[in-house]
Amino acid sequence: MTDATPSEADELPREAAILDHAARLFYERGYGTVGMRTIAEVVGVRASSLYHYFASKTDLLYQICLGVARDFIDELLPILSGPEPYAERMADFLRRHIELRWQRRHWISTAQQELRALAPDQAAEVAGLLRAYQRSVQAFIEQGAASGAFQVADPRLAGIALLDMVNGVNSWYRPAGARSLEEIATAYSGLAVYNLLGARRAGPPDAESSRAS
Amino acid sequence: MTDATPSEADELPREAAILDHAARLFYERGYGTVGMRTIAEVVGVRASSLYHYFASKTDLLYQICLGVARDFIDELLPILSGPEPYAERMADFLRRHIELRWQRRHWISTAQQELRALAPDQAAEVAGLLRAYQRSVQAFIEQGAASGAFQVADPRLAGIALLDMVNGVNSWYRPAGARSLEEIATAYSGLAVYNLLGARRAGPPDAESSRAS
DNA sequence: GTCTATAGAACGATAGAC
DNA sequence: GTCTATCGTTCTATAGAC
Repeated sequence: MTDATPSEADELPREAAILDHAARLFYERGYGTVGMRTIAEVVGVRASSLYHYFASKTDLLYQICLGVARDFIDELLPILSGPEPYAERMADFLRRHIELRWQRRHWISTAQQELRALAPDQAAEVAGLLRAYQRSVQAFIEQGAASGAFQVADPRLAGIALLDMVNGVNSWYRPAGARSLEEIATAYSGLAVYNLLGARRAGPPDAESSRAS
Repeated sequence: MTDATPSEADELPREAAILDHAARLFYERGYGTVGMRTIAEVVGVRASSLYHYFASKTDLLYQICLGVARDFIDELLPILSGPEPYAERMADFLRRHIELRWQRRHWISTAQQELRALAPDQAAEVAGLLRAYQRSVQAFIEQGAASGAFQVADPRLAGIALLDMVNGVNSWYRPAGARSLEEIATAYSGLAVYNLLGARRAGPPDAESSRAS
């Protein structure tokens, strides 16, 4: 820790600060509506200075999309490989997924909504990473269903339904609301694991005995 | 039926055709990235001609958002007031909701993603309509839970989870895929009603006896 | 590494002929 | 109702001084 922990984009190295400010603006106004002058103004430089760090506006977008896609893969997928029971791993994963999505909402929303502005090969690269993340979740659910931990007719469909459900949180959650994000994340992962995936509460995956209510 | 049924935007009255082409372009490229010249080119006129029908680019966006929000309210909410059991009404509603969302994907996506480009009062008007639609679904689930048709701990949360889940279909469904939209809509409404909302399969809402498996 | 200055194109919107 | 012509602005991106 050679520096004080930076909590604002302005305290980051300039290159990272530019990306963070750009992601925030793209999130708030849409990629097409935001000009390089606006990004530069928020960063505190002239527009031409941005081109010292990034080749073009689409390059900015590309770095944002690529970076956040890799972050989700690196930070969250390992949870699914832990030693805990399927239902517990899934619930942990979903809580972290929901919380990370909110923390990085400017980046992840940009990656999911503005890919169309990238060149085809760059868009395909990012889309591939996002798809790999989704498929890992689907594969985990398939394994859980095969092991009997999840009771679900169509694991692939349930997986995508589950992700769409939790991904919606960012569109309506507001910090000023009645519930904290942690409460929402816990309630949602419960809904997902016990209702949508049909996991049984408590007990090992192959237990047939206990049934509350 | 005084005219042949128009299936392309070009066969609609010009004003409607402009809106449909604009919605498609906004959907494909984002509001900020699409220029009035591009819209005009697709319609087959010069940019200045668009101003005979609409006052500005934001007016185009406003008409799109307002129109589709009203359509969903008028066409789908009546289903929830039918005489059928709660689970059946909900399943019907969700199937129709999923199918209408796909049919009108250019419009509804624009309404949900590009509201930020509208003037505050116009954005608030549209957001109010979309929120009213969502709240009607939540209220229906609350009634169903109170009547015992749905077994769900938090009806409000379940309602928003359910809508986020079905609203995700447009982001991954492709007509060339393995499953038809009708199959997906049926599978999804089953997941929503019987898993997420905990409705019991068949039998009247207050029956406590039958339990499959 | 940031600046001024600007090229060259595209933007939203308007005026006025037909 | 559609056109041509154009106004004034803004856009991405570059050149070159410091």
